[in-house]
Amino acid sequence: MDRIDAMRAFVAVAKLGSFSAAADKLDKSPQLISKYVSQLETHLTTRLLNRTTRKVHLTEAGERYVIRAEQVLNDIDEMESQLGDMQANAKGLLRISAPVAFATLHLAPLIHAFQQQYPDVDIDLQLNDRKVDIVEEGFDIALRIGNLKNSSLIARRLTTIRMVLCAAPAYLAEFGTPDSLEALKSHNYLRYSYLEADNGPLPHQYLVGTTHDQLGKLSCNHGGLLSQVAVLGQGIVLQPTFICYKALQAGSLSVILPEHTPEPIHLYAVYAHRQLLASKVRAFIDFASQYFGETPYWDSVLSEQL
Amino acid sequence: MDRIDAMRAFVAVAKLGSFSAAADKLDKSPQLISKYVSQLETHLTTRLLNRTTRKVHLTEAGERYVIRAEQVLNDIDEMESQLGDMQANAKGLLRISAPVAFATLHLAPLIHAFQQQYPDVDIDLQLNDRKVDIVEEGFDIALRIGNLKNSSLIARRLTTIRMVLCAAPAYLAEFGTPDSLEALKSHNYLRYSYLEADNGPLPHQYLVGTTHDQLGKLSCNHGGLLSQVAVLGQGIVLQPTFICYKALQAGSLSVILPEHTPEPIHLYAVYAHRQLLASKVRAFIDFASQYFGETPYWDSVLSEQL
DNA sequence: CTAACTATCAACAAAACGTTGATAATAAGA
DNA sequence: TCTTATTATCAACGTTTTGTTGATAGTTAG
Repeated sequence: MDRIDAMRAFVAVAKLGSFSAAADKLDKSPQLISKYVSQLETHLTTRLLNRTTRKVHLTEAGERYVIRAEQVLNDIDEMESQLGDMQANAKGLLRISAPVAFATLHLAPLIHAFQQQYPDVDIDLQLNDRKVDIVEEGFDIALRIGNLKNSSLIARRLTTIRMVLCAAPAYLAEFGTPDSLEALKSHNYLRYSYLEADNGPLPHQYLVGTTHDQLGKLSCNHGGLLSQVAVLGQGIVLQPTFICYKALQAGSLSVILPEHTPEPIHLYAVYAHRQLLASKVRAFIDFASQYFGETPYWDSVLSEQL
Repeated sequence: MDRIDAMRAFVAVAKLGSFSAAADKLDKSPQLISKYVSQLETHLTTRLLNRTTRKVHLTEAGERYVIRAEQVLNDIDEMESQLGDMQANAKGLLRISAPVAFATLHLAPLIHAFQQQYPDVDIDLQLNDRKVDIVEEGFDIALRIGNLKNSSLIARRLTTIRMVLCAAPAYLAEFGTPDSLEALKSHNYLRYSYLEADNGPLPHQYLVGTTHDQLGKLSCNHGGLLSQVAVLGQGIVLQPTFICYKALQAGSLSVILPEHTPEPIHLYAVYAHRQLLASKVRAFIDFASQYFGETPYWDSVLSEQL
């Protein structure tokens, strides 16, 4: 027996004064209503209704019970409809984790556009380059770049991230433009320190540990700063285009060995489950997945170079 | 699915932070708890918990839901325990209907004794000689004398009611003591008007309509008054002993034709149902059924005369 | 006094329930 | 690092419960 249904049945009978009328109202057979009320009475070990075949009257116990029961049912209905609203109209707090570099460069417009379309969704955006545990730390969504280790999480691809090897024209003029992967070994590598030595894209493998006698060796965990140093002519940098696209467009950096450009990787929105997604989460993911497109704006001008 | 059980399961998981712990607490298998919560989520079409295999965290929706749900569950528990108390300890208002004559003569001590034993039971006693519809008019118990027409009601026998034919010794001295039913036809009958002509006990059938030249004819719907008139020597009266026992004991009335005393009838407590009886009702009926005994006090002195 | 309506019972097919065993993922300990 | 223990959940299955249908007794209205 579903006790809530039973209570609903009893309350209907009490208010309408008839099993049949209650059955009509609740779209059940009178027999079922009768059974429900009987079971409720058995459960409570208390008679709630005095019935003739023709009329129904509340017991003293029944009279007390209806009042409370109706209150409880109202509470439940209200509770559920409120939950339904929350589901239908995206609102509430959306907690997002994102990588620092990408977020500072390209996330602001997306967030702004999203919140204009969904003004009831508040956002708490945490920038982090470590791999957060979205369930443990209570995030609804984490944005991640790269190859995802397979887990129980669901990932939605948002756009393509292209890595390019590049250097300042002045640098290339002085030290020569490498024409093969092997040729890289005599060049100065401005290393992004989060890329490990033994994996990462192919050019990185060739460049790791190489240096040039005439130039200082630099590694840094901030791609933007490395790009700036590269523009100044200190070496070759391997960077996603979303970081160095302005320098490329301006000509202050040139792409090297475009034929060895690593396989593109992707930006993902990662979330914890596929079913029963809060609509604020679904809304954001849907919004984000069509915001950048397959070729994002920072790559559109460069496409012929890649 | 019992939604209340499901809510209970979810609240337990939310509070304990673990399905297994909740399962232990509720004495169910973890699988079942998992199923309950899933079903609840499906019903609400809302994710309530983010689960890792190791940890459980509340969704925003879940967080809102626990608070309300716990409130609702408390309400239900309180409501039911209150009803349980009412069931265990007899209390509340007991509505009783009783015949006027019997009640005025013999009910006061019973009521008083009952309410001393059950001080939490209030009583609304309605005296009526018409046949009340106990369900329709909201009575818990009706006291009735006589043969009950079979209905859906339950009757408990409380005591025996004896009818006697009697007259004042002075009357008998003047007009003769009848020695057969036939002999009654020349006597004056003080008729209780609720007894119909074509049924009722045998002596009544012989007496109906008979009268005596020298005496006025009287019918009345109040047995006590008829008895008083009989004591004054105006005729023969057919009365239950509970009305005329004092006159009989005092010798101011004498029993006539004791061999034709009608079959004893009974006093019943009538109520509407046998199962799930409110304890105030059960208590009263149990109390009343052993109060008078098979031979009530008004008959005990007369027993050798009957 | 019939006719219509009521609540409830009984029986049965269909659906749901709760159990058991298995699996994937994670955390803690060696 | 590898093993072990624990977690949530899935899948399958026998049992219980559910809701339906048809039948019955009591009651009211015309």
